Amino acid sequence: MTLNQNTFTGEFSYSLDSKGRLNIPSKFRNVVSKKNKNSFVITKGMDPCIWIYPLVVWQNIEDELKKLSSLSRVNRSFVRSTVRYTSTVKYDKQGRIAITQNLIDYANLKKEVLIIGMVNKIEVWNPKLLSNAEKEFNEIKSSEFDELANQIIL
Amino acid sequence: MTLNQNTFTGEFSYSLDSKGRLNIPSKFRNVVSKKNKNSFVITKGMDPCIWIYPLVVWQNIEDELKKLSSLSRVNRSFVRSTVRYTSTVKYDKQGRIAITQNLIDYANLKKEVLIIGMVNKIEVWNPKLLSNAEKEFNEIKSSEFDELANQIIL
DNA sequence: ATAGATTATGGGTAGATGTGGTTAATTATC
DNA sequence: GATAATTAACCACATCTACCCATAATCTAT
Repeated sequence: MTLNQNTFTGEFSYSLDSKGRLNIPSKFRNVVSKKNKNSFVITKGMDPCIWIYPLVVWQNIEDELKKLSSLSRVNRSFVRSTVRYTSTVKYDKQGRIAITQNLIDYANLKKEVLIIGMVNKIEVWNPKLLSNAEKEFNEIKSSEFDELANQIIL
Repeated sequence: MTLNQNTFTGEFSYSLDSKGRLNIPSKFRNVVSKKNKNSFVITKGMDPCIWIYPLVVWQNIEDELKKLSSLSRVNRSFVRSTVRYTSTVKYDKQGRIAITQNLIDYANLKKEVLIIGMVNKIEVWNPKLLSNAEKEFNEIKSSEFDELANQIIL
């Protein structure tokens, strides 16, 4: 389907196998444009999860990172902490990518895994960590949240 | 057929089959413009029900979501809480769409289902939940209605 | 009122998809 | 350079889903 290029939505329960391979839902593979050459970029999320970008989307982010001056210590630290965890991965015939060990550790992934479409990227969660995070967030849920809903949801 | 494109009104009693398929009332399919390519976007409503948008209407929401920076925790949580439940669905030859399991759970849908036109979108309810919600709502002071009346002249 | 078209609903099936395991290739180590 | 270890490519199979057909109920037009 050619609808919604490079846009990811929905939630999928998948499993990480003993070799650290993870299937990308076919719905996601199918909306990714050919330019990505069957590849994604996996990196560490701001939350305790993995972020997966189509290759071409990541390249835009990389361009932004390049603009950050290394004179600033904060910049250096930010770039380093991101890029350390970043790698380009190609999916195999079955549509699986190999998740690196440092990301598996960072997101504390076990066998059961939640894959969530986040519009321009994909998140991979340990289901328990996600429900914890959501619980915490609901307790401090700000008025900002409702404001966003009012502005965006039709 | 050129009347009121993408506008939904009325109420219909339909059934969700054992495969999670739901027929979209033909009246609704007929007012949807060709640009939607026989597709709807289903997502979670603000009430315990499902919201169904024509594809092109949803794309406006999506554009707004894309503008939100993931550096903000509130933004991330907001996007996630919506988009997790969102998917694009194409209706089959008989005019049915497949409802995802997480939405069936969220709206607590059983076989009997109420489909309600809500102007720019469609709502799908468990009839019991709707009458409960209406009961609660009636207890809310009518002053809010008066305020609305000042904004919208019927 | 009746025939024909449309619509709602149920079910079957071929092909696509997710998952585990095996073999070949590549890289690393001594 | 030989061998072990790791990674990538390949194969197999159970499950699921998109698509097709069938039928009954409802609507439309003459």
